[in-house]
Amino acid sequence: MADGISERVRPRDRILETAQDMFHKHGIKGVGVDAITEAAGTNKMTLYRHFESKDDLIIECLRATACKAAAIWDAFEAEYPGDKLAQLHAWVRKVSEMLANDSRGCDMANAAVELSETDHPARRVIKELKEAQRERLVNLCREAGVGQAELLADTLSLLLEGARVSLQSVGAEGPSAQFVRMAEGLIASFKAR
Amino acid sequence: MADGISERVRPRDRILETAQDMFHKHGIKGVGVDAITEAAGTNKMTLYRHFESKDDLIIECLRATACKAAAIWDAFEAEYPGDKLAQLHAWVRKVSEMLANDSRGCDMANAAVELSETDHPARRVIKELKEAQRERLVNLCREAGVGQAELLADTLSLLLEGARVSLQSVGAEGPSAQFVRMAEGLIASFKAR
DNA sequence: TCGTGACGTTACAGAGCGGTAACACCCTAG
DNA sequence: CTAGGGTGTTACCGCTCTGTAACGTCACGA
Repeated sequence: MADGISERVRPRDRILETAQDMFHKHGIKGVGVDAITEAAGTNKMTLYRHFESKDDLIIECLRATACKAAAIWDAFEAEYPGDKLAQLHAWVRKVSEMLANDSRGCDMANAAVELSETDHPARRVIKELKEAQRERLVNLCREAGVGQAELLADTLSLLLEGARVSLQSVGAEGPSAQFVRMAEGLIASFKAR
Repeated sequence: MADGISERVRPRDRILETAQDMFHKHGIKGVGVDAITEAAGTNKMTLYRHFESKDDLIIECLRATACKAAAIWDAFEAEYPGDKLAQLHAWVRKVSEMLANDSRGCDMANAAVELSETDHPARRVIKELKEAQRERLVNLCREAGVGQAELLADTLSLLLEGARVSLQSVGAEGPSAQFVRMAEGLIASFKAR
């Protein structure tokens, strides 16, 4: 059978990729290391040679997904170089795509829900990465020339976060269906001041 | 020691109350039935005499929390009888209180994150209860005399949902801190049309 | 008084979990 | 050719989990 993922990729990378996917689909506590290694076409020993513990693997997965998200942001700048307002609209479109194609929400937010222990090592990472994303959105809003850029960015943040969690609890016909209308309306309204 | 909860309450109610609290604090997969029964001052056999399974207990807990939420809504009507706009503002205040006093978010949304299996029996219940709450907010907005009541209600829904999940991932200094400003601004803006 | 039903206690089954030890293998660099 | 490091395999440890069986115990109502 064509395994695809196991052809010429290092076990560590296969594990990381597979774990990201499975954590995303089934939740962190919903998948064990055995299942991950088996799906990655390797075994538990190899996992523990590359990662100190499951918690360590979780953290590396979160960093990897944040890295992918950053790449998407870079694509906005590449597509509309200098035009920050166009990038902001591209962000809205991208979000609505994500909402349409995936109903498991944000890995970091989900991890924060699942890892309820306040001193869990992953929580630091989640906070750091989320703060970085917030800052990026604030900058985009500011450079797009809207007044109260922080307030607009935070509002869009909450709408996004809410849409992704609402999608999981009530489905695609719920409030999240109106995300684009809400976001575009807000941007226009902030822009008008 | 003064146990409080075990004085004259039926074991079933003690279990239900304790389970709600522990599920909320530690997550559904983060707490076992043994821990629940012990905290409720009873034992596992008694739990399984009153609930078919852990899944059944989860569902009953969700129903119970939805019931408590409904009571809060009723309190708005009792406090401002007939004045729907005042009730809407009371709702905003209540939400901001919740955000300030509790950082574990919405039990139903959290459950939807944790119970990723699409055919999990709790998911039906979550969807039903969330849809009921949505309808209630839509009605409140409509009767408060705003145009596009559905859109306002859905926007407020997403802001609330987003604030509660953002609180868990980035903390109280994150975007959720601006919830009241956002909500009041939206209500005013919708009201002005 | 008796018995009935709710509750508590102990023990256990069966499975899954994270994590480790020991050893065999194979590819590649020197 | 050979040595060594990365990898695969098997077996295991100790723990926790949901769920059940068997047996006491106690209160209360007929």
